[in-house]
Amino acid sequence: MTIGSDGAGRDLLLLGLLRRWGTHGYQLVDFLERHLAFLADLKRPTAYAQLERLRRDGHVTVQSEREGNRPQRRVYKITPGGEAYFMNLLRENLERFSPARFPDAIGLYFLDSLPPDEVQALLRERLAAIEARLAEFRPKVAEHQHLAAYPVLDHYVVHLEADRAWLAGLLRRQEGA
Amino acid sequence: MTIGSDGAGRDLLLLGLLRRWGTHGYQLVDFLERHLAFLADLKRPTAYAQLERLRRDGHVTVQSEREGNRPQRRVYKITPGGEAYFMNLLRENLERFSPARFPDAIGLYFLDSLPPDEVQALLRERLAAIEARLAEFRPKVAEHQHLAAYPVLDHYVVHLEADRAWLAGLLRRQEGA
DNA sequence: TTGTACATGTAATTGGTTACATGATTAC
DNA sequence: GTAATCATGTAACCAATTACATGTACAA
Repeated sequence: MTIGSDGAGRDLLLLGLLRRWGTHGYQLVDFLERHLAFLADLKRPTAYAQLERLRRDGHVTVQSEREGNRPQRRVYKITPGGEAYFMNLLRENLERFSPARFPDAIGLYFLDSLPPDEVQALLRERLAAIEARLAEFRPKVAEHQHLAAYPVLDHYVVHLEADRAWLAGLLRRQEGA
Repeated sequence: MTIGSDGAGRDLLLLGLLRRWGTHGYQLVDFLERHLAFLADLKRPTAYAQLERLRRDGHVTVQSEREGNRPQRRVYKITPGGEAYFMNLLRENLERFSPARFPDAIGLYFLDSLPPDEVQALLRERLAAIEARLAEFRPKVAEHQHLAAYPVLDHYVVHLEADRAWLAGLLRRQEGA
């Protein structure tokens, strides 16, 4: 599922990263996968294509580099036009509210299709998965206390906690009934 | 962006609705737009194509109906195979946890690219939008207290509230600093 | 020498959206 | 008579994913 970002979201992300450090596609995608996978998943060919589109539109420039005998790199740098475009995207992004979609929520609409104890067993699995995710991300928030990634990580964890609390409440009510 | 649901999510939703009431595509999409827009947005041609795929795979059957002189309807009904498929999709959906993607969160990663007071002004807009959404949905939760839609609406509102609280906290901290 | 990391790219397929086309009915 | 609702469907376009292709460097 193409989640994480639409066209504008992708541009915002790619340009924002290029603004900090000019890099080549491979490194960019590598960084996204390592550190921002929870924010956006951008497959390699998609990123390459999008970088090319940004170049075509004048938002970035490319320069081929070669270090020793390693494969050549196409290093992208943001242009003044790209800066302006980025700033507009950022302003739009910050001021609007596009509610998140919860792909998992669809099942909640059909809870009455399964016997209650099966529902409970399944949702306890889900709860465990949320708790595992929390255990993974809570330490990261602490680590990134003073870095640019802090707000976005904190926001993510807050939603994980909201999900955890909501689901625990649902289970309590179901067991009580 | 294809949000709301991937292929499996779509099937789950369409089959679940057809399980309750056999209907035709137009009515189905109409219902989704009226009552479940926050859950999934499914464009008409997409829904028609997906219903055809479900038919091709034997999960539903179609029968053409005509009421008076109105345009013919292709009324879909779920098959036993479709029921089984639905149950599997539902079990998978309930037990897994696929974290939501927050398209708006990307901007949070670049807060330091704009002067703090502009960030605050923009985020106050966002906060107002969240509050408007809350005002719209909180009454709905109360209305649907005893209907199938209750959990999914409640879940949605809980996340809206988490978002509101988080953003208000961020603004307080920014103003304090 | 076998596999993994580095680095880019193309081609085939799939799937979604937009816009277009049709035509009857009902309400103003 | 003109606009909105009902009802389906097609065609053109775009975008994303998967799989494939290439080649060096380095580590086990």
